[in-house]
Amino acid sequence: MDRRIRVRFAPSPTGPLHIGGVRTALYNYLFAKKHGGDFILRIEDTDRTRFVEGAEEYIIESFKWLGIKFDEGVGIGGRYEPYRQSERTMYKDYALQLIDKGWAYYAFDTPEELDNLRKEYETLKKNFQYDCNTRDNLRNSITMSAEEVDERLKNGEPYVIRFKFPKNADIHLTDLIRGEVKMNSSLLDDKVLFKSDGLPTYHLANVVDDYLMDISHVIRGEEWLPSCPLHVSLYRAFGWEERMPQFAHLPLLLKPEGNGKLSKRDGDRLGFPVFPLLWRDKKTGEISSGYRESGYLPQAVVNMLALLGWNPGTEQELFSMNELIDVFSLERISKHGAKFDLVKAKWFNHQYFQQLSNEEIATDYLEILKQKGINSTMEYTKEVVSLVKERCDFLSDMWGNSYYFYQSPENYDEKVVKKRWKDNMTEVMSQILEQMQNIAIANEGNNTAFAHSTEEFLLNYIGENQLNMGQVMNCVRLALVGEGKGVNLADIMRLIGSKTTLSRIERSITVLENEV
RNA sequence: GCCCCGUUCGUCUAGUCUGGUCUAGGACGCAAGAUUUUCAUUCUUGAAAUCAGGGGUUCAAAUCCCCUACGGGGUACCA
Repeated sequence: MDRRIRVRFAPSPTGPLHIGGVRTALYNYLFAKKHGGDFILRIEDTDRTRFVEGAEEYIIESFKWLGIKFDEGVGIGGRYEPYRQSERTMYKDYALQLIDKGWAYYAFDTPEELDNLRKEYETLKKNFQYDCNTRDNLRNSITMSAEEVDERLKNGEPYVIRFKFPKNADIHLTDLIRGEVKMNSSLLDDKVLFKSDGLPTYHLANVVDDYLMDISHVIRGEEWLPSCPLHVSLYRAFGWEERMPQFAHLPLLLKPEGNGKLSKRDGDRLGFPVFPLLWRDKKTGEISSGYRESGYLPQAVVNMLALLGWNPGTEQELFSMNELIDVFSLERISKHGAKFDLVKAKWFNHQYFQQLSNEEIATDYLEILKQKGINSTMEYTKEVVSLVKERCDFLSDMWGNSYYFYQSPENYDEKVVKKRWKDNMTEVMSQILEQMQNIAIANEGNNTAFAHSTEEFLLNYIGENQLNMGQVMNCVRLALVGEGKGVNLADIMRLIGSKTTLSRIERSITVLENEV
């Protein structure tokens, strides 16, 4: 079949977009682009009670940030407009069509009645289901006369329209990821297709829209697999089997620890975002962190998500979006759920952070410095970035690895002091300081030469006086950084310059001479 | 409860369709060594899965079949 590939991502605007939803969208996008097809954004807002303001905008902004582009849909337009289900009014006609064909029926049972029934069954340790076994005893157009039904409809009595599953029929469907799946219709309940509020449920709206929008493949989360027989039955009931899309049900994203599907609350509890962007709940004021605000690069998020449940079959792990499009295939999606791994997510970000140019990082870092009240230059910060970026996973790691280029240490790491600043180190450091002052004068205005000469001097000095290299060097480091870490000493001296170098060493002697 | 889906190193996974080349490969993490005067990086090496358990089929099973266990999902006038 040479049907044009058309897939859709169809979220409900009930809150921020979950990272699992992002992955579903990504797989749809990759699949569409791989086959030169269309990717559509449809908003499924048929549940008015769960509608959350701002959610739709959030979803659109998320994909913009991630670099996932839609060809049609809400915010873009297209020849199947509108793409917001609340603006589509054709669903009732289709539900009625099903009633005419004998595939659906009116039901007048109130939610309270059904609730009570469920409770009743529960006390008997049974499960109530509105299905082929119970519908004959309930209040619907199967048990009522045509006149009574007409009367009730005329009186404006609330009703729903339910699908009428046949008794004991095996419903077969093919899932592109799971293969053949079979379910017996007697076990399935007569799902509501059209609600008493005049809006369709997911099942009806989804099938009607997928058909009308000529969707070729439905790629969605595994939570939809149990209702897929209904959807397949719907296509058949409408006589649309020829144009029925192929189904692919994706494995779920699981919590990193323990069990269950990854949920909204897990993220901030476990210290990682579950949402692409930061979200502020307007009602509760609660804030959920986002990947963007946490410093993740969109390419890293995309790459990580792509490999969480799919693999290329090669040992390559780093992929650009175009490379992903090139190698993506539904066949290589795994069948089982995947636990989200924060550590690996950081590793991915590290990889992409390293690919950023020094200038790109420096530009953003200068902003952070400004917020700390530090004014630096692009030239200087670019040098700093080149020295420390490989130690960073995120932009936010920059400060912790480079603060000493911008401010002198106030405190000295006690452990390092204890370990290194012993014996006659105060005296040694004083002698070193004196010599460094001479070197500074000799290399006035040339920090590179100063750093170079100082390093040379230190090595000679240590050799001549038969001192412990680690001890002396680390005391100098302690004076300059305040801790036992940091980049090459000569690079530090070169960047902070002779004046700052000398004053830091001088201060360390004053502060630490009484410590020993 | 019932229905559906799944189960390979701690985690993500390759291998399963088309049994033998799998003494099960890679990545993250972990450990050790090297490099670095320090920390980090980088490099090298290593530990780590009796392929959930049991039973078949077969000359041969991680790979095919059955059962059990465990995990996940569904079971709304939510999506």
